[in-house]
Amino acid sequence: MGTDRQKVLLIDGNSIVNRAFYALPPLTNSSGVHTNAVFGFTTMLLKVIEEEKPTHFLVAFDAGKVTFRHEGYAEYKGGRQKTPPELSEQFPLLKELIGAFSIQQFELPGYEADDIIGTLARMAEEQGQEAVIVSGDKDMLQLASDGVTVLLTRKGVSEVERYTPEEIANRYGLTPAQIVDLKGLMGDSSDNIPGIPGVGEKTALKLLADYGTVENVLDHQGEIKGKLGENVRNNADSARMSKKLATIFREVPMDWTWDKLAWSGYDPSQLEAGLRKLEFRSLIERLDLYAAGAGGAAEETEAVEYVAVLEDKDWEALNRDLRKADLFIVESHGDNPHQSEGIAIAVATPEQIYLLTYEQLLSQEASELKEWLADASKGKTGYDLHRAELVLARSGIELRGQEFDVQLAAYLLDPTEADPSLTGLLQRHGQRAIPSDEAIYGKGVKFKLPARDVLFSHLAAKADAVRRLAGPLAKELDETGMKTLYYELEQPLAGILAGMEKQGIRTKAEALEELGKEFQTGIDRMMTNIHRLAGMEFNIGSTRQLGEVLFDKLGLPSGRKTKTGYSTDAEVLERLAPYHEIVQLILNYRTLTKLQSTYIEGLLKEIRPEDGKIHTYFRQTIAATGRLSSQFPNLQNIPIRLEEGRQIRKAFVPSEEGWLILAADYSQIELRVLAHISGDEGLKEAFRNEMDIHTKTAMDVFGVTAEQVDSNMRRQAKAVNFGIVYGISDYGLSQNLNITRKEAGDFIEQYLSAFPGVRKYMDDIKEQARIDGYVTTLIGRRRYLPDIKASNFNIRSFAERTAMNTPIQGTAADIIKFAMVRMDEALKARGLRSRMLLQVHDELVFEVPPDELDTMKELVPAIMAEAVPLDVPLKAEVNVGLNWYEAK
DNA sequence: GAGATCACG
DNA sequence: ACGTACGTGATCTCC
Repeated sequence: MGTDRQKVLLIDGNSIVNRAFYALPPLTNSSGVHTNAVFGFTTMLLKVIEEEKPTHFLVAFDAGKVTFRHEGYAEYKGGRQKTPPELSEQFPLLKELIGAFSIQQFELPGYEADDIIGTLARMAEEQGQEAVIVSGDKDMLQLASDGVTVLLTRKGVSEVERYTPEEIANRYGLTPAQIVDLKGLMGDSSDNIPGIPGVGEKTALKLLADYGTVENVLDHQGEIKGKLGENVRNNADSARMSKKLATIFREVPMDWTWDKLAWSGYDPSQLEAGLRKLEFRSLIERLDLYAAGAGGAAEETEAVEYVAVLEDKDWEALNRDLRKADLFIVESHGDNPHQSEGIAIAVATPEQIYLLTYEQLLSQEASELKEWLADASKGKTGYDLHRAELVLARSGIELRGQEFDVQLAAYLLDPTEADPSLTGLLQRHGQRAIPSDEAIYGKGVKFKLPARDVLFSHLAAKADAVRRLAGPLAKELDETGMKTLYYELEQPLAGILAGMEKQGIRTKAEALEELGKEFQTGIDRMMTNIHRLAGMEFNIGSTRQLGEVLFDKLGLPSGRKTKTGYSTDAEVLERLAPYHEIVQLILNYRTLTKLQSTYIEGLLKEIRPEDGKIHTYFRQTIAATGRLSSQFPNLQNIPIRLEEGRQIRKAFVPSEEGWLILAADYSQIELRVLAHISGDEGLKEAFRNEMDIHTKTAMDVFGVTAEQVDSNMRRQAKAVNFGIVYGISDYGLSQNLNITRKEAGDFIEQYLSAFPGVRKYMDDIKEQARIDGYVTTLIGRRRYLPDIKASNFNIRSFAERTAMNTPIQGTAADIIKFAMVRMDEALKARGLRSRMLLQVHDELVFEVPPDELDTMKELVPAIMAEAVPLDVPLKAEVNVGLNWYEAK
């Protein structure tokens, strides 16, 4: 090691701590002091120490408010929000923590951390040593060189990006020295550096590509055409000053020598004491694990005995015990189960836990274990069996006999519970804790597989935890009347969803690309026009910049405000449209960029090259009402309302030649459910007579005959119906219909008088929620509403609306889930080749061979209509086409 | 990570 | 007097 180059790690303290503060959720210690920024800072330190293995170390801070930069420009860093007390109270803790790491810290009045770091990095270079800078501030890139690498935090502080001069050249086409020219031209709003108005990153990069430096741009200012040239000429001084402000001063007078920066690592016991004081228990746990064999980390968790399958005799024991096995855990890494990697597997009998690496599972020797997994007669308990099925399937391993899933059971017992992890479940059910996954693996990019024995013992603890939870959870399902819901609906559905996801839906990349080209033409044209009408270039996607252009520059009447500034959402813009032609362009631009980024680019990324299909992941344990959600990508929000977006659906096609897409959707399922659970005679009668429900509502609300209902009355009645389903309020309805609150209140009163059963339901359900603390759907799915008794009006009102809405939305979710289970049975029983592909809350999408078309057109709506018998008929409408667009 | 916005039912 | 419609997920910007 002696001849190795030494390496100094230089940390921009203020920048990192700020990022950490905003990136992490609030976190306080037992005395109420915030610690989130310190926590983030600590995890960052641990990560860079491990990855960079520095020999020298320093954390630099800004000192005080005024620096030499203010001498030339008093407004420097003006307009900044002052540091919130939740952050400033963390600085003493932070400095103490850095001390616990035995790391030196330094600040110097009149200079910023950047300048200190720049000076020390220069020193490292002069000594022929290496420097690594960690910051959240792009300005630091100017310091990069052969010997100086800059790590910029990306998301929060958990990820860093490594910038060498090559990387900067790749990304921006600039040398490190040109970073200050970039800032000089584009400015930096966060430091209140003006730059040249109308010049953003794109324009600045273009100018630098042509002229290289700010000075050279200014020397050739005469050549620059148009509005841009005018801006350059009028703001030459501003550009020069901005460049100067952005330039890091590398000659800070300080008496540090290279040797004085030396760091020989932290003292584990001193660090542990520091972390304990901050109450960062999870970090202590992690440190103990990293310190391989440091011992004494067990705390309250108890080691669980297990057999690591290593030798022949272990395989023999495992295979012999398989007939008694009833529980397993597949450990995998990654959020998307269609991509996540298997890590290891635990298999357990009531007496013994066996541990194998995922690699071992894939080996020939595990053939009996794979048979066990695929054996439907071997009932299995686990945690997130749906995910396990997908992970195993990618390795060609089948899973059958799913009997009990503690995650799914826990979701039914309390669907709003935020932490569905095993660790969280144990805590809520009064069971002995186990270390969290995060403590074992780290989080995000810090993910790291621990040594095998650490991994195995963690997995053994998880398997043991699942076993300890399974009994009590099953009992609770029984006690709360959710046994049928679990065993007849949710558990079977999990496998059906996995099947749909594995099947996937064929998606034509060319169709999306073609459409994307059209969208891009529109986007380019609109962007040019918007910039022209605004008289400057700006980022239309930035609500802040857009607000400034619209309200400050163009002087349009500003409407609603958000926490961060002017609101510019579609509702606000639509009101502004008559004042300036730019507004409509912005609305159209928004529509197209949304389609382009989310649906064209987003979906293209999700098409798997192996089969040309998109495989979504339906999440069964997320929505508080019992609905499914769809992720990676979300296929439940593919555009339909506007024709331009609807075109996207043409890309979704059958996966077999000559087959067709069949889509069936429930007609007015939520209002039919309302008719059933409220028992309102008028509403029930309307559905029994197959009336148009919005027309019927209009008749009763406006007191007219069917013939007298015009389209406007029907539109308003439709909004009333939506309002009823959402848990009506006069304010909400008035917003939606753009009428006064009084008028909206009158509509609601009319409605409730016309449908007295609904009024009674709305009153009763709120009362029920107050008495029981929860509401239920038709088949007993629960949602707890603790806020129903809140003294705060807003919070309480929200809970009341939820009480009114959840039984309706939730029962509709129950119904379509039952239909899916019945549908799956019917397809199998009849030996049909048709496949169920998607569920979109009230719609099921299939791909169907032509010879089954007639059968399916009958079967699907029949099963959907009969899924759950109500006091009113349920109706499903079927459409067929060559793609999802045509199946309308 | 949070907030704003917008896509769906 | 209070000031929101119910339920999701993806993308982008900003600190």
